[in-house]
Amino acid sequence: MARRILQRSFYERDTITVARELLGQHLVHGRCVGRIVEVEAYVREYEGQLDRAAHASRGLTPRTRVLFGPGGFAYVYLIYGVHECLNVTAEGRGIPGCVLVRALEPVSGFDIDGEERSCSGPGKLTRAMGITRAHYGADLTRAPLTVHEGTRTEPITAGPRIGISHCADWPLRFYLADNRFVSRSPSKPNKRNPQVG
DNA sequence: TTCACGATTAGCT
DNA sequence: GCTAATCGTGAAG
Repeated sequence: MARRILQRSFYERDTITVARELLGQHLVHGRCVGRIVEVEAYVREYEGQLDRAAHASRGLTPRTRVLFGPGGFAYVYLIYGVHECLNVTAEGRGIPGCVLVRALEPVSGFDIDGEERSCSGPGKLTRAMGITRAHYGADLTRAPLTVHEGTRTEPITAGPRIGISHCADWPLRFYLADNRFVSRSPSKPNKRNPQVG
């Protein structure tokens, strides 16, 4: 386990590029290692439209401060008063792109007590890896929370982001389609994610 | 200060 | 398919 840590230059690129290229890389915290198999991109704008689903779309606030800084830092927030979600900042200072890590394929360090899909969901993987809001603003090029070079041979599938009401049809969710650790099967149409076309 | 609501999950019908 | 749980955030008063 001497894989190279992804450096600042990896993160300080277009958010969608960073999102796609995070697939297959290894998220490391302490002894826990998980292979990233599902992410979502949250951008400033997409095809000329503001991304109103992104927390940063309301501007710089105490919570979103880290999004406006350099790429390669952790943005962790509490959702529904219950779960913590991990994002990786992208782009450079002043451009608030980030990538939500939605699912991991466990590699090592997890107590697999019959719960092999314990990292299949954004709230589940933070709990399994011990990532909390205490990691808000953590530099991902330094221990204890880092992303290491991994491998990917599978093709990338794009689809609508999950659980949002704005910009619900934008294809900014990226995942490895046949990987059983992805949080959900390809989305079927529903109230929040209506069929388009 | 108050208040509506959310990038989810587990558990139930 | 539906909903409770649970609380920080940000906008409004």
